[in-house]
Amino acid sequence: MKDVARLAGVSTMTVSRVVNGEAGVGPETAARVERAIRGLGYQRDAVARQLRRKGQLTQTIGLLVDNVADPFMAAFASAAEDVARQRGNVVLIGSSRDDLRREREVIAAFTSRRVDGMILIPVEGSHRFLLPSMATGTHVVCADRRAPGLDVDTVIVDNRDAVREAVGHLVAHGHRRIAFLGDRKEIWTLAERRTGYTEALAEAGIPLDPGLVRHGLRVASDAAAAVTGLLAAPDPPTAVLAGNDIVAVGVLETLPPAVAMIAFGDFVLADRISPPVTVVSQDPVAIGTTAAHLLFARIHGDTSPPRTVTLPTRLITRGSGELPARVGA
Amino acid sequence: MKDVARLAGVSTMTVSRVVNGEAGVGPETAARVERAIRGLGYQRDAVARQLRRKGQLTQTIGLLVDNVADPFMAAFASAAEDVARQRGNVVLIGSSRDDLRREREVIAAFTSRRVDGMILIPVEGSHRFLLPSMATGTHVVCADRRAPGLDVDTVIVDNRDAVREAVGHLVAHGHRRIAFLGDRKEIWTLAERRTGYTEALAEAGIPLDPGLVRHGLRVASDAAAAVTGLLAAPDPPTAVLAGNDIVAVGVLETLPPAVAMIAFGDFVLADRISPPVTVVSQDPVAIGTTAAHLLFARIHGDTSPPRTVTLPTRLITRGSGELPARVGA
DNA sequence: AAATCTGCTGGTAACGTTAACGAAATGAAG
DNA sequence: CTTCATTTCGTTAACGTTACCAGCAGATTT
Repeated sequence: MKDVARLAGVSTMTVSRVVNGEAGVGPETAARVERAIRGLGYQRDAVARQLRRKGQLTQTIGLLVDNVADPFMAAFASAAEDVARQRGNVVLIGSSRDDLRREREVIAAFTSRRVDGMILIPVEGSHRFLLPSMATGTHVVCADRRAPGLDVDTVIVDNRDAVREAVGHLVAHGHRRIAFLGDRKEIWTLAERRTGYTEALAEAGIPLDPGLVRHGLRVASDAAAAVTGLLAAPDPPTAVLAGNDIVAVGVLETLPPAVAMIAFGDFVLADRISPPVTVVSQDPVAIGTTAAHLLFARIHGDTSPPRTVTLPTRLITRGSGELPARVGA
Repeated sequence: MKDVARLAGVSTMTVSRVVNGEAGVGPETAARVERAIRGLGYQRDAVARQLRRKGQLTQTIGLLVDNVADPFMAAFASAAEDVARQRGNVVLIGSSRDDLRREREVIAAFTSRRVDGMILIPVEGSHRFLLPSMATGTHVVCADRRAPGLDVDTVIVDNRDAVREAVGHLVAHGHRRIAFLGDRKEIWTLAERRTGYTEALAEAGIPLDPGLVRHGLRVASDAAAAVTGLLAAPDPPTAVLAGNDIVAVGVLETLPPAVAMIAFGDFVLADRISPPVTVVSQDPVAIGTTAAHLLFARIHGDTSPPRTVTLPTRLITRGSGELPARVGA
């Protein structure tokens, strides 16, 4: 900045004013300064600026997801980043990989860099360690999953109800042997979906068979193996509910076309498989956008009580969920 | 900090030393300082610290992709983030959306926050604006695409050769009317692939028909419409090469099963479509990991000449690329 | 006894920016 | 020709931290 000032023949104060587009600089001077800036490739130092303007925002938010490579999270992150950018913010991103210790590390890295706030897809476990940061003004919004014991804005879908509807749909098509395949049951969404499954069975008067429920399927191949196991057992399921998109892909690897299936979460090419896959679709972009808007509202002074936004899901019938139960299989 | 110093009856210098765990402080003094720190709830200000310790690392890198929601970029970003985290760094992420102005904004936001370095998937256009930052020690690595005129480490695949092989594969199966569908031809990878396509045709002695080349397909529906157009024309193609994964999905929406197809970039469920899709597979995780390793090597003092790492691709034959050309279509 | 060393501590000056104030130049109004 | 407002610009002093050097005991060496 001093170099720029010298080159333009002005004081650093004038340079500062030009850089920040403040009024009160002669147009001819401003032009000279801007020329010097371009000539030297000068850039304002956000760190020093931040130091001087205490109490101002860092224009940086944190975004913690489980795994960016997951299509759902990628779309979610992309949407949140879009909103942040429109507001002139940048996004620090981190993956928890479903590991509380790792999540805590990432969050510590966020807060030590003085993020104005963060959007979390929280892993299972207590998030009380966030309270000190929140007390000092770091805002937190949860998305996709609820963080028990953390009283913050939360954007979710009604996983339980959506699964209840999906299972009901299968029951209406004559199924009574319906399997549930999911990721680790400690994950909030999966627990909710599992509960919806249980409730739907109860409503239909179908006894819950624990042998039809498989949890802890982390990657597609886990799900594929689980399907093989289920079908090899006596009295195999006539329908399968895939608890998330990753499980769905694994299921599709080995599931015979005659077995009905509904997947939680839409995915590309779901309509090109045969039979086309019926899904419970949720909108990751809407979740990300909503969460970001809530966060920025908080950052800009919203102090109303934390609220939960529940976004809609939709059962998209494409064929695989409408297959009849084979009688006497 | 001054409050802490006063309460403990020492200088701020001593407080600083205690906070940073430096040697050379009497144990009794240190204990008194720590008591004062806890009593006042003092926390070191990372901003001021960063300002003072010039030339130190911020342990933050920037990651600029075209669009996080793209599966290729998501996997790439996830891999790069993994490496960064192992090294105790956090990642600032930004999307360029194939817009040079936006890219420049994001990069400016990165550098103003003093990232130690950044990994770019550069958009088309001059990146000379990066030179000043690079002169002041911000390291840059390009991935997936080359940035013309920017002499930095670059991790790519041999797009041209891979496509030449793929087109040759189609020719070997009797095709002479092969269409090329791609995103904007200004994108480096697409231009390379297009060149490979042209070269392969020349090698096979097939004249290039400009009517079989469609560019600027940004979303899946663009590609679908292009396919419809191509097939409606007289003397339609008997094979299609999809320039990237997004185009591939669009092509699959409308392409009749009898028309051969090869897609650049593998995608989930490619083997569940009928016919299963033959692809040129590249490894986004390897690209991200390699780029991150190169970047950290630079950050930690590697001053060797910039190098280009070319990672392998693989033609995965699944069926759609081995369909015969219909004689006399 | 003087000199040297070692361990601990404090003073001062930055880092790059901007808030607050003040000065000079210009023009308008009395 | 004052007087005052306005516009444009510069000076000074911070923001909270740490690098650098100096000081000052007490221990150890010469």
